[in-house]
Amino acid sequence: MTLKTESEAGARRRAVRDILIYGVCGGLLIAVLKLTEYRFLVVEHSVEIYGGLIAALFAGLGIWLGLTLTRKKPEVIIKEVEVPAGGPFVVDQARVSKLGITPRELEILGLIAGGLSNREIAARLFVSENTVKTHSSRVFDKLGAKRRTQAVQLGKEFGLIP
Amino acid sequence: MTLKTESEAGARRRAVRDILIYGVCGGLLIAVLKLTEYRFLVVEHSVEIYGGLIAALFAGLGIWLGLTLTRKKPEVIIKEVEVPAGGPFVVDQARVSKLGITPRELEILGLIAGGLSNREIAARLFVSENTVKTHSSRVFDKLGAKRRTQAVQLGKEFGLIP
DNA sequence: ATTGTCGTCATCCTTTCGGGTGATTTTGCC
DNA sequence: GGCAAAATCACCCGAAAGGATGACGACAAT
Repeated sequence: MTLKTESEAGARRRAVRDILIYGVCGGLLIAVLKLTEYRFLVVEHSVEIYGGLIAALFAGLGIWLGLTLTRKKPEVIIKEVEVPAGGPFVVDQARVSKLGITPRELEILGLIAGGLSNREIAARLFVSENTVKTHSSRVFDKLGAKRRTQAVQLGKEFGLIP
Repeated sequence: MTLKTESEAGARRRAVRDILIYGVCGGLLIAVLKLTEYRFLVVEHSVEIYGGLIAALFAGLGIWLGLTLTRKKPEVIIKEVEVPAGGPFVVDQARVSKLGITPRELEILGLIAGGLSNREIAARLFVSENTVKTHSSRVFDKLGAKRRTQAVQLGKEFGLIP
């Protein structure tokens, strides 16, 4: 929403600026024409040089015009990207209480799933490593897991961790 | 790599084509100048009309040029739309090759994520436990993981495993 | 024919994990 | 106050995991 509004305002501002530029260029054009005409009358340059100058000038102007005209409508390609943005994760409390898993144990299970070692978990929770080990041992027992990777797998299956 | 090469080749081809177009237009410009010069000499039109004609002509030419130049390379804006449905899992092959992960390593990473021990993986794949350890060590290196749980986490983030 | 990658296996060594057991403190509840 | 659940910490020990290194064969690319 904010981006959209900003974009529209920017486009309008750019349009106004372009109109001003066009006007100025028109004035410059007339002035250049007059100047070149006088020059032509005075110094008697050849017609080819005069025409070539005007041709080059207006070719450049036209190219610039065409560029600025088409630059304003870029082709928007909408690409659908699958994002695992499923609903926000909610813990299956029924399963938690059925397995008798305490909040602390669930928290540590989550950190294990996050790939942290026992030492890192201990540091993050400001407890000793032994405490983390007892919690993890308990939660492994309750989940029926023999390894922490298996505990992670079961925890995800049971809806205990995202 | 393939995409990049294709893009560069296309850009070069387009540049060559543009140069040709410019050359042809230059030739046409000279021809037109000659023609208009003769006309001017014969019919004795005023300089302003002559200049105006050339101006209009080349302004139109320039506009057309600018239009065709920009029409070929539209500014592609990729708009990513989130799709909640995370359909059947597909391996992110781009990431796999970018990380240099071999099929065997990916297979073992999947079994690790399944909660299997090295010994169980070895038994399932009919290889020695040392081989499994080698593969896992390599895949940990490539993922930048220090533990198997972290490897599982990173593998899921990278779209390597479901 | 040489090179490079992949998969395989091994050995040595260190770190981490997990099981078992026990203990203390905190917290909430009757 | 006393009880129970939860959280905390400690020690020991075996198992598992991980790091480092070397090696060998198959196979494709050059």
